[in-house]
Amino acid sequence: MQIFLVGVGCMLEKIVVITGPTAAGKTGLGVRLAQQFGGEVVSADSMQVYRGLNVGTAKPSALEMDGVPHHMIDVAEPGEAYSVARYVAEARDCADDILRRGKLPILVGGTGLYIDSLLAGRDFAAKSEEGDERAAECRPYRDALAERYEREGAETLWRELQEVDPETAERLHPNDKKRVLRALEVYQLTGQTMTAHNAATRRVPPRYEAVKIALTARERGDLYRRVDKRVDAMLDAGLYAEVADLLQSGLPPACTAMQAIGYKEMARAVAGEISLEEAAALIKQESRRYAKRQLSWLRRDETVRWIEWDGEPDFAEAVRVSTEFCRDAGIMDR
RNA sequence: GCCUCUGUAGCUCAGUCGGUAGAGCAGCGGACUGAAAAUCCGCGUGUCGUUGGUUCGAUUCCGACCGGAGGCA
Repeated sequence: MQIFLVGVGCMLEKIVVITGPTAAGKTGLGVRLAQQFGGEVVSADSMQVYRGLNVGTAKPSALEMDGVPHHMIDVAEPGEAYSVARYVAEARDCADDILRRGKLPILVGGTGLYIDSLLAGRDFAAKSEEGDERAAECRPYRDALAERYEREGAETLWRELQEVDPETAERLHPNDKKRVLRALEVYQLTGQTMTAHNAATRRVPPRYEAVKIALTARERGDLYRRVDKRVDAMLDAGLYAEVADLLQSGLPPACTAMQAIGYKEMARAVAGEISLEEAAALIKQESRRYAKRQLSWLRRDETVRWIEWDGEPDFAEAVRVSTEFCRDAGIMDR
């Protein structure tokens, strides 16, 4: 077994990950690093996958991409329900293709779950092995569970979970609707508990050997100032019009894309519920909280290597340090 | 200049008939395995304007001063 693992470890392909909280400068560093290493960027951003969500997601422009190929951007319609499972399947294909062409995949983004899932080689619980219509399979169960949650209350569903999978129930708060329902759904769908499924996926060997680099500000205040500034820039760049257009084109207000920060708040301004100023303030606040959650996700990962800037991101320095990290891992520029 | 009101957490305010104080919002910390920019959990972070006095003990009572609001001149 040991020998098998070592063998696989040696064969693992190496990739680079650039992550960090919003507005930390990930896009800029990713592009520069790709240029230095002859790499291509694979986005790891749960909202940039949607076509039409541009200014509010800070989606890189052609100018910002600066000739570096980008993948996993604009791969879904805004009305679609995207998912981690789909991301892992598609991003894996992208990365493998880049590797096959002898280039370095650079995973750039702030969606921690997507990154971790892709690197881990994780599979997601489903009835069977194949098929990507799995999401559709989930729907009836999920909708029914959601209805019951509304009618019968959080406590009832949590107790139900406690009976089939006490370990997961213990881990989850009854109010954590999403996870309680998902755990029940997994059980209904597969007959396997979440606990069993998680244990099984933890045994799966990782898919890639990754150098994980997180970019952030040394002082929280510097990051927040950048967040605020960027939101103002988004407003100047026409965020209101973008959201208004999306809604006008018939995008359901309850879809995943409309849960994006900047979109859900601006939709209220479009509806006349709040003023533009109030929307701007809300977007800034939500973005700052999001950055905090991202940091909390990253901090628990002891393998990430941090690059902290003062005042404003210093890309020359960040590239220099990143390159060092890559060399440590045996990745050389080409 | 005089009179009245007022000063408590980052903000808005409550409170202590004298025993060093608590709500909302903001903030901070954490969780996270098919919606993750989602979902959820936890935590008061304080020279009670300053300075004297009375008191065993003052954020609370008294005086002065400083800041703010209003009124009379």
